[in-house]
Amino acid sequence: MIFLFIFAIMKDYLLQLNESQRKAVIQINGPVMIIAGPGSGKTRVLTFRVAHMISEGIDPFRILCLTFTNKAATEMRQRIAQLHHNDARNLWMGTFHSIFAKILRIEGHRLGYSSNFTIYDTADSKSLIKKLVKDLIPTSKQKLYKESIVYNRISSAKNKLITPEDYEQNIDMLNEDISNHREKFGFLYAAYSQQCFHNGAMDFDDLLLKTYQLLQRCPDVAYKYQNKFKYIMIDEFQDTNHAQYEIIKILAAVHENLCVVGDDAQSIYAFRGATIANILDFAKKYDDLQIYKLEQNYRSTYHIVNTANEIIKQNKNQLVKTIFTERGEGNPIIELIATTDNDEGRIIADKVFELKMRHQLSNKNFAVLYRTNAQSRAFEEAMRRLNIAYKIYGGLSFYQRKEIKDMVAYLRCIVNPLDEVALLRIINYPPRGIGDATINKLLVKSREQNKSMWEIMQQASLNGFSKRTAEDIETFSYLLKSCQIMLAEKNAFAMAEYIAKHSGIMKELYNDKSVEGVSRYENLIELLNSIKEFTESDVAIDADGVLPDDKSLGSYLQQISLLTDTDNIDPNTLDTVSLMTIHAAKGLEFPVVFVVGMEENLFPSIMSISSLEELEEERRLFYVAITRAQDHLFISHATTRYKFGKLEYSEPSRFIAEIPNGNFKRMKSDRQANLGDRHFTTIPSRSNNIFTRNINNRPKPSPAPLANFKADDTTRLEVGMKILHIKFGVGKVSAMDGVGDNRIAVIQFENEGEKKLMLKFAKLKII
DNA sequence: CGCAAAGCTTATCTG
DNA sequence: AAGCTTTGCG
Repeated sequence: MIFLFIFAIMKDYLLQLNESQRKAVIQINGPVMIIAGPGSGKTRVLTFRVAHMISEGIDPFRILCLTFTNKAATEMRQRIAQLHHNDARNLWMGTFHSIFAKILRIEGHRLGYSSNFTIYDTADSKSLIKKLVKDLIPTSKQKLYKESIVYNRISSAKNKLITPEDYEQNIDMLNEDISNHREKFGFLYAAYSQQCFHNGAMDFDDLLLKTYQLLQRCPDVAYKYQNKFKYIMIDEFQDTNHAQYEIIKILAAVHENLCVVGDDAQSIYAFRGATIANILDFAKKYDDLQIYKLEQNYRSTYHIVNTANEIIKQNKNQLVKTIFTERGEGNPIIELIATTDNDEGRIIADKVFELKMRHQLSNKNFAVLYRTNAQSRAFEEAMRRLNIAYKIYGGLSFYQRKEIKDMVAYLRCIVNPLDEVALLRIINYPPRGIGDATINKLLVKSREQNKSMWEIMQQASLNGFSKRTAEDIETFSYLLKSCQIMLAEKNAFAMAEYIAKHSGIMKELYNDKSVEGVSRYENLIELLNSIKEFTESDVAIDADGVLPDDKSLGSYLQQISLLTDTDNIDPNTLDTVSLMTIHAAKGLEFPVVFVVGMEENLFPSIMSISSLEELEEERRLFYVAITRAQDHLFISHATTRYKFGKLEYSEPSRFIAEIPNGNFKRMKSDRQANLGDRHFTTIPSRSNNIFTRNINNRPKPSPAPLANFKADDTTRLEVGMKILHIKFGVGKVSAMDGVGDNRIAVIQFENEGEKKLMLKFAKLKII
């Protein structure tokens, strides 16, 4: 009776949900955790939950919805807009980075930042670090401080909310640095932070760290947002890092209406600080927590779902959860074996062609998923050869191209002349007579007088430059200066057009008639067109941190700084085969999926195979890959592959062995026999080299493992000892490194050359 | 100072 | 294989 009554008054959208989905949607008060397996209707639950709140009379202005990627934010925003057209515009919905950037634009002056601060992308940060290393570290030690290593170290400190001051006090980090002979990390971190501040810039990690500091140091600001956001929802909670979690906790502290949605099995961002500890801590912190599990998979058929379950079972670190499907048995997973990376491309393209015919499918029903962006080339070439329309997502984004970064650097200099990274990028591009010697002199003067480089440039003649040089510098600074004056009255497009013409960039690219040069010129034009579009469009609800009617250059730069190429994945409007990394494919689904490059050292990546944690992350990544498929799943690998321009052997991924036999159709590799005829004549560019490759000269991998192999205890292993490895054969220890669990032996194998083995994992017999 | 050629490094994933 | 840096010369 009561149930009937409830159904009678139940809002019709609630009838579109299963029971656990519905419960999760209705429970809007208090802390809630939703564990959502792949294909379980997670986005649906999230959007309906917001819609439910709005129809319950909650002001959208008081709802905060945080996602991990722009892609997820855009999708959710569109879906909510469909349900609640007008109300949705006041919702605060976006990525962590974009929402925090929005808060920092408004409140950043409390920490000494101007509201037009620049956001550095990874390349900007690295170029600054590189320069600091050059200036501050003795030449002989510079190779220890590669910009990417320093950048990662700083990034991981920031994601743990460790400031430069904290760093100097942090025994763990200092000890780690000392044992790596990199004791200057802390010093570089401090120098980098200081320089960013002087430049009026924040990097991606600062958007988190500075937001945290802001809320910590300014209780009134914290109070303001704590009260504003009565309801908070976090998507992909398993991917949040420590900094993000701490900020969320502060924001939710007053109302505690916090809902997190995630799936520990799909956590694939630990490499940048995400931690499962957040999920565990969450359950501990809120004892009135309501937990809902969404385990029904609406996406895939049985063979796929069962494989996914069996794969993830291999991981030790996981919350137990089993997904199920009612979609029927479906097709078993099929293995494809190729001889080379190019061959793999052709096999997949052939298969796409065949399936399109056989099952009446269109291009957009197919996805090729790979571990690294570098793998895309072979598939691209193969698809093109068969005239199959494809699109590559990710990779070098439009905004990372040199010509675009150059142009954007000009725009950034106009809006924020303190931005030394941008200034150095364009000061002599196109060449205008300001060479290295002059630039160094400018920098020295600026440090001596404690003024920005920009200030020194404007008074070049007073700073002891030759007449000719001073003129060159002043001509350039006059150009920027005049643009700054125009800034107040001209829109972004007018500014960009002016600078493209007067800086010489446009002419420089136009005069380059090479193939690449023409494409660079076209890209510049495309950028200008997109800026024009920006100034003419009605930005309504889909641009965080931007006032709808603000068409200024500053507003434009803010909008693009957090954009990436993967944002615009809309496989439904274009009929193309999708090529992308598995990371980029998260959240998407396709009727036919090819997971390619399933080889040891590629997937799992060579970077991850020495630690259990990282290996488990690779396995979760495989889980994500598998669960993208709705009906057909193919797994492919090649026996040889080019790496760094060299042909190398590759063995099938260990993950293939983990696929249950009952769900898997292994393919006989009859292609091996054909090596040389069909394949190599179709690809002339490489077939020329066939006889110079040393395939046959190379020592073949050792024969099958010895059945009675028994590993010795390696704690007493030392330099000079001879050992036997189950796969690599006989070798001699040439060096040892590390202590305890991290001990590494460098071994010269008779047939395999030098290998570095982690003793924790390596199975060795001492002989 | 600017240019071209030679040499060196690099390729995990992302906002 | 490709991009970036260093080197050597006019």
